[in-house]
Amino acid sequence: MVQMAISSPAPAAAFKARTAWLAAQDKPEPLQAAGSVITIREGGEIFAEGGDPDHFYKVLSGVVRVCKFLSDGRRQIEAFHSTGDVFGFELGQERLLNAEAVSDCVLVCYRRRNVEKLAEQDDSITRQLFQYAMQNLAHAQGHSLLLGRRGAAEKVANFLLAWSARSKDKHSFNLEMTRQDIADYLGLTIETVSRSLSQFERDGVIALPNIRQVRVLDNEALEDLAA
Amino acid sequence: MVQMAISSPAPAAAFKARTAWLAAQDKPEPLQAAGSVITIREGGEIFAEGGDPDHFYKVLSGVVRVCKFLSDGRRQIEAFHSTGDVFGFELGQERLLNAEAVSDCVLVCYRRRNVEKLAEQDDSITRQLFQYAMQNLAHAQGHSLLLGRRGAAEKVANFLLAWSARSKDKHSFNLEMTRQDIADYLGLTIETVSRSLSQFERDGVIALPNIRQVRVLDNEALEDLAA
DNA sequence: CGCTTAATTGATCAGGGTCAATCGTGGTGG
DNA sequence: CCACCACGATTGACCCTGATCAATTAAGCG
Repeated sequence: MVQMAISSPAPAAAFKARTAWLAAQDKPEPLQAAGSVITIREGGEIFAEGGDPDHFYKVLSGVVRVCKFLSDGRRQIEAFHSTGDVFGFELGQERLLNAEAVSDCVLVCYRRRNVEKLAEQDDSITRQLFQYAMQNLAHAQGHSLLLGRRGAAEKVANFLLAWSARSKDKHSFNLEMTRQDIADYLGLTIETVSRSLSQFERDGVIALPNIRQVRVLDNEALEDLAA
Repeated sequence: MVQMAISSPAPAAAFKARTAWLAAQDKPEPLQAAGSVITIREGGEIFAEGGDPDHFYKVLSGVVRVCKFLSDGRRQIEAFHSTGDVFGFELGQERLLNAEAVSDCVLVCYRRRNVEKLAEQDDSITRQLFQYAMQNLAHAQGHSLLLGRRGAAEKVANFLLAWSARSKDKHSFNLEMTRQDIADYLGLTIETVSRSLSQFERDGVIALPNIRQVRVLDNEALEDLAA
């Protein structure tokens, strides 16, 4: 496996993350041979609209946002990806979406052509890829559902629950992203997100010890809010 | 049944193979053998939330809506599928979505287990399935983008353009679905959809000869409205 | 310790939802 | 054949949620 540092050199961290990841696998994952580990600084670009979708990625650590910039400057975030997620599949000749690091990230970067080659010899890789694509599909469908006719509080509560579900500690976790990121993901403004969170706090549903930290005080109430 | 030849993994062949495959979409395919043709009446159920996702479907004719019913009775439509679309893939043990016939439909119904078995002997089937899943993914992502912070007119214009693009005649076509269906797809109310359409008509962008028919008079204006 | 950027909070406004009345169309039966 | 009915669509009046504009506060960071 080749190691390369794109955005900034963080060899020690990358190595640590890489070995942790390898250790976590029961059996060696055939896919790993086709990938190289890269690190991206917070705010760094992973791929851009219009680019060639010749790579896809797996998150080892950190958080990635996949988004699109509309003609009038608005930004819509399609998904946040965190540890274990695979993203960056695209069908056409050109990418339609951008991907950026929300926080410092360690990723495995797979060259599509290499993986396709491997997949010809190993059915399990094909199955894996299919699985990953389906996870992306399920998420995108869930996101559509969330963005449909739902109130602001409902959206924010949903977001908190979804984010808590993928955190180690489901009752106290860090939002890696800014309020603006959350707003762009939920189709709201930063002010509305802020107001919803403040309201939840006033109602004793959550606590906000600091700007990024969330403590869920009343999970049931939060689930009611998420409708 | 014609077997598509996916050429060898020679360095430059990957792209060629992909486009060749895309071009072959309309030809008879090995998959067809694993499916049975069924017809569903307008309004009929194809599958339901909570069911076993042991089949998936290809539309031969008619229009299908895939949707979810929320706790409070609201309905969110995730997608409309028409001729050529494949839908009904789901990852988990239980379906999360419903599918119903918008109009009388003829579908090919595939048993998942059978297809998986076939796929073991024929790589091209695996590729096809992957493509179909990716098409669903691309659509779901586009839908999320559409539902984000966009005005009502923008949404309706987008919908008309998307629907015209999959119609024979791009300037005069039938909306198979009701205004309510459109509203539930766009996250709007029936009244707002109606008002937007009326406005477009008043502005000379479209004509509405009858309740389901749409004629696009000024495609450019419509594209501007879609932003 | 300023400087910059993110977040909160408040006041006002508007887009779209809600409620309600009317229209249009297609189907049914007298 | 036409009167009636049922259902979907349109249109209007009003209201509410969340966007916008603006001021303040908090938090990093050199």
